[in-house]
Amino acid sequence: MDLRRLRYLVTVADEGHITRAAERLGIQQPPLTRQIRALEDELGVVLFQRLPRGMRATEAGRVVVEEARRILERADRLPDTAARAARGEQGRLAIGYTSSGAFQPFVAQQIRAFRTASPGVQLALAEDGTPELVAALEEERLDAAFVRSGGAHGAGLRVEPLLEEPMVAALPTGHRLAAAGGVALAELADQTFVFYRRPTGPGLHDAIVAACLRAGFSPMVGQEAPRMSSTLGLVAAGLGVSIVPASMQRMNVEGVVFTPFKGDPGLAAPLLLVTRRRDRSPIVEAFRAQAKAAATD
Amino acid sequence: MDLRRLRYLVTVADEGHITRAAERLGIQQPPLTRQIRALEDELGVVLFQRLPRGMRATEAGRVVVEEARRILERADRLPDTAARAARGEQGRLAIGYTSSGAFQPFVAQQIRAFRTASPGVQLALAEDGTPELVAALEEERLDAAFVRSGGAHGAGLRVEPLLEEPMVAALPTGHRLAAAGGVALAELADQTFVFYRRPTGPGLHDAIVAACLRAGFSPMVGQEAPRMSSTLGLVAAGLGVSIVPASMQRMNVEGVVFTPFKGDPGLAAPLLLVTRRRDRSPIVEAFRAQAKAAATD
DNA sequence: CCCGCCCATACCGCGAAGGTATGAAGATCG
DNA sequence: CGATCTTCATACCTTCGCGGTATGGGCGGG
Repeated sequence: MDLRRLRYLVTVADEGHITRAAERLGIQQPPLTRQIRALEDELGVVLFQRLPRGMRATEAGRVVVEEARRILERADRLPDTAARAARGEQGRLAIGYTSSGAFQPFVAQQIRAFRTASPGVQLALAEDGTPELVAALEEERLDAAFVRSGGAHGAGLRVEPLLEEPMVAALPTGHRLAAAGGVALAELADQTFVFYRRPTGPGLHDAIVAACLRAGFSPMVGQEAPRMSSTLGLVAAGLGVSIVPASMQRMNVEGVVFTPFKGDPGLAAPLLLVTRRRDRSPIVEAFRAQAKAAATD
Repeated sequence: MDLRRLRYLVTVADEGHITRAAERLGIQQPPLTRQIRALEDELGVVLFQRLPRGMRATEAGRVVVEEARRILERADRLPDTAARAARGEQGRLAIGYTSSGAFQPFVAQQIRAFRTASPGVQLALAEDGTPELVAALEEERLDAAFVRSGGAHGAGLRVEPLLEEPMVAALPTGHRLAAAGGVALAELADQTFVFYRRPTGPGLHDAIVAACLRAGFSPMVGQEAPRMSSTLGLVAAGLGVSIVPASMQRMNVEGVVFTPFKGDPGLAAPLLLVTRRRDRSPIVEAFRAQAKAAATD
């Protein structure tokens, strides 16, 4: 099968004459005759009735011509399709985020903004833990991920801080320290802590422990939860207190109150964007550029 | 644009290696390298990243590969599409019928049967007068037509009788002759007749007049209607009586009763199938064969 | 009945695609 | 750290197929 032959076919069908079609195609009549015959042989079907005064497409011929038109149209659009894809206007982008990222308004905002800016790009979203996201990026199941801590990763990944948000204390409703306008980190020294599982490598968990040590105490860790969102459930159940990024306040968990810190606890939750360093995809580039621009506003 | 190159493209994308792709394609590696480069030049877009250990499709490359797959799939199906079209399993068939044909159960039955037998064929239906149908056939706006009389037509058309059905008298309700189990043609001698317009050439109209003459009278023609269905409206209004094919009884017009003829009035309404003699379309052939087979049952 | 139109066939030349040989660049391993 | 291997790129040659020219054949029109 050859596109040239299909092009010849539709021209002959349009003109109804091999001679005139050849003229329009800028070739001579005999080669065109042979190409049409070759096509008929290849398909095993008679496409034209040879009349003494021209050519008439048979019923099968008409069907094939219509199909050929559709194929040619797509093929002719291919350079344009390619150019649009190269400009990042179409394709696929797989974005991951941690459960804590899912509550960050910035994350949802970036995804929504990208969807409207590049409607030709198909988005795939995934929520998972930081180690899983990093692994997915390395295996190219994801193209970009929002995480809260770098995690352990090879040199193939690029980690860029987007923004930092303050952290707040999460206390059970009616807790002694919940009443005032705020709480100092040192006041939590005698509290049992509930934490999300320490991800592989340095993360929020370590930053909190470090801040506590600077405040003069070593936190008592009671329970651990697999993800930040379930941590709040344990707090609500009264198993202890926790420290979470301010954006987690958006999650209204019955039985949990959030309290800002008085003074500077030396604690901030970063939001990081992770991509593959080698990835030259214009779509990923566009997404990175958009997110970094929005973060510096 | 060349389908061969698209085929090479998707193979390279699938394998991730030019060398292995060349092996699978049964060619050597250098020509394949050149073809891929040529395709990139033609599209003006880099489709693959050259890694020291193989080729990786860029984002644009992935988009182009997917589009190429779609194009190739259609092109590869073309021989099968052509074969199916040649067997008359797909295409288009335009069928016309006269207003009287619209009430013939045989006509609707054939159209329905063909639609289920050849679901790939798109049907176009048209109701019109015999002369218009004949003209449409000659100008190839129609492929087949059901008519009641041959009409005037060139030698290019083939007219085949399918079946003959008896004719019945159509009388206003409460008419003197409507009571008995039947009426003899001669009994209508003193009645005023309502007829549909005489089509160009010999038709039902002439057959009826001839039968009346054989029965010993010349019918008095009062009003004429443009189509057979409107004739019945005039009968209902009491403007006269008419003679119509038996299948017209299916049209329940308020104020009209139908009565069979006693004895043999020498009247029968033929149903004819008209096609183009030169038409070699397998679809039309299939339809003709089906209709003729059904008619001889 | 001859002429003209249009499709089919025969033969030739050229260009593009494939093959062979070889180079260059980077990963792998001792 | 250097030898080797892997893989893509380049150079040159060969071949096949497409298009061109010349010509035949069939059917309709004057």
